[in-house]
Amino acid sequence: MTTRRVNLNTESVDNYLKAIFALGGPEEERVSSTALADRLGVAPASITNMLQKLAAAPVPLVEYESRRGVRLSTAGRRRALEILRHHRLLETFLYEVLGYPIEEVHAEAERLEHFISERFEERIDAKLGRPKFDPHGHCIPALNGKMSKQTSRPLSDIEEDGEFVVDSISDRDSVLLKRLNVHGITPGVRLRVLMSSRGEFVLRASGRFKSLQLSLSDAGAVRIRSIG
Amino acid sequence: MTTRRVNLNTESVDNYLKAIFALGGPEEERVSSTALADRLGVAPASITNMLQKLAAAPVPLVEYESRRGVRLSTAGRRRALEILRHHRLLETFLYEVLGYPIEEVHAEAERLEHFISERFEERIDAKLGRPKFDPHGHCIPALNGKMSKQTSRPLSDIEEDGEFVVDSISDRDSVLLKRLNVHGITPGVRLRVLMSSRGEFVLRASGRFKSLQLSLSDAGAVRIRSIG
DNA sequence: GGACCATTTTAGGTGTACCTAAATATTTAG
DNA sequence: CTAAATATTTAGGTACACCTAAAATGGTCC
Repeated sequence: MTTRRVNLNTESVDNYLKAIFALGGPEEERVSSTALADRLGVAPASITNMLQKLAAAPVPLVEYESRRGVRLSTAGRRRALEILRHHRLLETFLYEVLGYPIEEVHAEAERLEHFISERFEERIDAKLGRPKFDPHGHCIPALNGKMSKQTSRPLSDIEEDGEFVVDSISDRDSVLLKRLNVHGITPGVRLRVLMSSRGEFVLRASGRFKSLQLSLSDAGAVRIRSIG
Repeated sequence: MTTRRVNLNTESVDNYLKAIFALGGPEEERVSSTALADRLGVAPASITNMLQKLAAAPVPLVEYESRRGVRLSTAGRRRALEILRHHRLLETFLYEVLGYPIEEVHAEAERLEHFISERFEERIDAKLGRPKFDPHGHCIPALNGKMSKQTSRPLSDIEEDGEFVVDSISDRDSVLLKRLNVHGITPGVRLRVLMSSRGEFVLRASGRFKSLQLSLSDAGAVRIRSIG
């Protein structure tokens, strides 16, 4: 029986790689099955299955030891960054060229990222003038897979009142995204932050009158950096 | 045992409906399994399977009697036209906005047509100024599914030398499409047609020096109308 | 009008990506 | 250090869209 080779160019594989990349964080730590199951909305058993497949490929996309979590191989990271590049270029394109509302770009990009060709990628990149950031403030990986490191930290890490610049905003919760947008909280904006009593954050964008209160978990969706 | 309901919102179903629509022609004649198998590059047995499923749905997408061929139901036709609209809007968009070479728009549109949202459709339609024709000269179905009738005929039907206007060109053969394009044979262009000896067609676009010889089957890909 | 041929359908299988339930390993808590 | 709780894997199934091989049907030709 020859080892039968499986097809790893599927939407599903894309999504697993993206999730592992996202959950691994900047240090690319090992990611647990449960965390993946949670993120992908899939039963833990399905995760095990897929990870075994990804690890057993002729060119493995992940390093996986049973019960020890998983992390991307070089090939897997390359693929993940390629998809992330598609995603962020698409978001930028939908926002800039097609005039999408900011809170809708993510869902559309999430579907299309798996199906656009290299040519499509190239054409929108050119049309947008080779952008470095998407409309949420996230860095767009370069063609060669290089991506600059984050110098920002989550708003939820702040412990004292202060003024900051909005670095980026997670695109995963469209309701929150819209709420932030309505209050002028968008990448690059100057932000006054007050810690309220019970671990809530009170924000006001520069030039705005209305403040906005955010829960700790919602504050995790906003990344900030120091002014300057 | 309750009748278990199946999911009919798949790329595959889209492709079957498109194929039935295309093969049925303007009269929407019944289409045979073999013709579909051929067009979709799928075994005849698979066709039977899918047609049974499409016909058995709570809202049937086709009318199907065993061994008598198939045709679209009202719901099926609506879906087919929706996808055709996506396809042609995408082609126009790729050509006009992203500057794709004409012979590449089809393949990309064919993949993306299944995944774009209503919003995407609306936005590109608006951006293009609500176009009525795609870059191959094909009519883009309106949102309500209306599509004007063809007044053109295939070049392959011509029996005597003459001058015509190019109406449209099939996008299915990208090599031919490119060849025609290079010779200036594009929708709206005035065309001189000479019948050569063995059922071949010799074409020259107005203002061009070089002629082009086309086989009968290739000539079937070009539709023409009378001058005026 | 019956035999042959092409078309179509039935029957039974494959690979992908899921699922649930049960078994097993690991971590944590007392 | 062991027992309970938690995390993970194995085992066995499902739906989808294909496949091949074999059976059934239908049209045509003498």
